[in-house]
Amino acid sequence: VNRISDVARLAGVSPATVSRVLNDNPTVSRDLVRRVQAAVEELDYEPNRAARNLRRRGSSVLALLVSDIDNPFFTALVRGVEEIALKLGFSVVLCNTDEDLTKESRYIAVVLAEQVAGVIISPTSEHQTDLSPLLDRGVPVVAVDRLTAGHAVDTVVSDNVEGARLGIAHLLDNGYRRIAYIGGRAGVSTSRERAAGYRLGLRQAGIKPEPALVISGGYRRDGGHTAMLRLLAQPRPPDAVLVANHVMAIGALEALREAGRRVPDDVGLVSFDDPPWAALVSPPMSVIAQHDYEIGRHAAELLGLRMQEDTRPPASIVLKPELRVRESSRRR
Amino acid sequence: VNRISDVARLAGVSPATVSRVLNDNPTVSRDLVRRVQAAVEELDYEPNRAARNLRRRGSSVLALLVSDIDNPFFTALVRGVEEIALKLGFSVVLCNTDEDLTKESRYIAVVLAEQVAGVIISPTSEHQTDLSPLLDRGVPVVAVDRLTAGHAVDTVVSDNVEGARLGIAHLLDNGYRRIAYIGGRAGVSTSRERAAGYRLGLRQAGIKPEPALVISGGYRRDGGHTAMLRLLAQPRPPDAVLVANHVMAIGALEALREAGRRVPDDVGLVSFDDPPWAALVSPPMSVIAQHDYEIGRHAAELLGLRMQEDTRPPASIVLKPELRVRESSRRR
DNA sequence: ATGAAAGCGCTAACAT
DNA sequence: ATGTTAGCGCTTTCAT
Repeated sequence: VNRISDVARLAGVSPATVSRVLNDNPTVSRDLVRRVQAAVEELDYEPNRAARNLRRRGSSVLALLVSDIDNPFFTALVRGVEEIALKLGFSVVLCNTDEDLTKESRYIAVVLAEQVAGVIISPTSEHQTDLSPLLDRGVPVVAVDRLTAGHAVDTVVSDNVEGARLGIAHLLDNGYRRIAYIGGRAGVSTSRERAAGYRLGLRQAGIKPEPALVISGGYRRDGGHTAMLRLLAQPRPPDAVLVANHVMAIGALEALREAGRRVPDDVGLVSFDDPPWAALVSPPMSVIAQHDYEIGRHAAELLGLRMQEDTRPPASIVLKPELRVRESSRRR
Repeated sequence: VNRISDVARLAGVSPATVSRVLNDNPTVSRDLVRRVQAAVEELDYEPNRAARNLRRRGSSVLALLVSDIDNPFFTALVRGVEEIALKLGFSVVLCNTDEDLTKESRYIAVVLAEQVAGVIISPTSEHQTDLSPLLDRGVPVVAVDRLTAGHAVDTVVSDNVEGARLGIAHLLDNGYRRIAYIGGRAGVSTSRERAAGYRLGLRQAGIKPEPALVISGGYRRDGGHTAMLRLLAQPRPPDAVLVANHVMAIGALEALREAGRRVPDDVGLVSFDDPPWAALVSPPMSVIAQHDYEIGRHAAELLGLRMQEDTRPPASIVLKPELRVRESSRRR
């Protein structure tokens, strides 16, 4: 493997000059630039990042810590981040925290030690996720999809209250009256906010929310399945349900099918997220779609801005979700 | 930020001793080990990876280059890799090559420069993907899901020929006769092999494969959509179709719906992959499931073995896929 | 505009 | 068993 000194020797210059050329330092004469570039080409030279990172105390890699790699919402977000990051000259590495605080803190330590240039994270927990190792060392951080309490960081999220409210209003419009809510993991802001929007939507229609109709599915498929089953087993089961993400919606739909309840006639359903197959399930699923790709783009842009100017006040971008009505919520 | 010398001073030892403790070198006395550990704790010391990597010429990070982050097949594979890698003491970073040779070679350069300990990759192209930058520098590489020509690397793949043959035999059993194949990207081994299995299945039943019934969908959703539409527009349209991955199956199903063809009565369908929603679409989709999670586990294990002993002959693990019959392929 | 030299923080060879 | 020392490959003063 060639080193910078090999390039320097071949080009007949000092290592310092090679370094300058490599880093677009304008003080090098046109002639030497050419000679160095030729030598780099010739030797197929690639700078050693470890050495560069050690010297510069930083890399050109962004870390993206997502809480569920299986969720198309997050993978779309990844693409948004990538698009902008690559333009800004960064590579993106992905770490799957898997809704697990331990894994999350492990990855935070890893990316810190790897000296990534910045971190975009969907925190596993609103209150327990600890970003301070990052923030204390001045690593730029942007929170996406979910809020994190007690840390003043840039954030890009959906308006979850409004999203849920929209879903409830729509269900109400279609004649459903006993509407349940299958929530996500406790301690995650999206779950809390969507629950708030659920209650708001009901109250706006003069309906008193019933605690028995609110149940958690932990953002997991079998959680959604169990939750739906328990809902149906109640003395006065709901005639509709709002589901906090599409992974649980799969479980809920399975439960409904097993229980022999027909959607949308017996039970109406609206879920958050708009996965590719939403229109293909039977019946086509009505959803509250979030601007996943855009969230990723905004996050990368905010990160870029913060890297340039770390004193700017934390920005908070909130995107409006969008109701997409299909069949699962329409009574005939 | 603390350095190793800070820890050394606090513990009253030399930096070398701290380094030994940190790296579980057994030659340190029990007493000093304790003092060093206390100092590390006290200072919340975390070694600088760039410095360590520079010195050691290597890191403890594995890179996983996947060709489509949106595909649940790959995300399940990621989890398998993670499980084993974490046990072996490695962190896993993910890079999304997005079926794009340029992105792929860029990421190869990046992970090389970052001196990752090993690479697991689903190559974007059987013949064009160039692993030699990695192999030339002795970086252990394992190919997953897809083969790569001209490089002697460990591989973990499904038996795609057998998978496709299974699907065709099943379709034939159910009375379908004109069976089409929607293939993936040209130049990808899975696509080629599945096509071979398709032809094999037909020939075994004494049916001559018709080139007009084989069409590529590029492994993309709209590719599957267009391909299905073109198939249906033929003078003698197929009565069944084998789709090479589930992403295209979504598109194909959409096309079928738009064209007013009923599945499975008018057209039977079997797709590769078994995404979470396969049983929920209408009709529930028959699939050829691959052992995604297992493929990931095996890949990480092979990588671990190769890191220990780089002269071992390249292993090639082939997993049998599994036919899961649901409704989309059963004529009533 | 260019080069010489120092040093980032760690580990491994060598010395004791 | 522990410490001393050199050096990984790069960037960046500082001097010219």
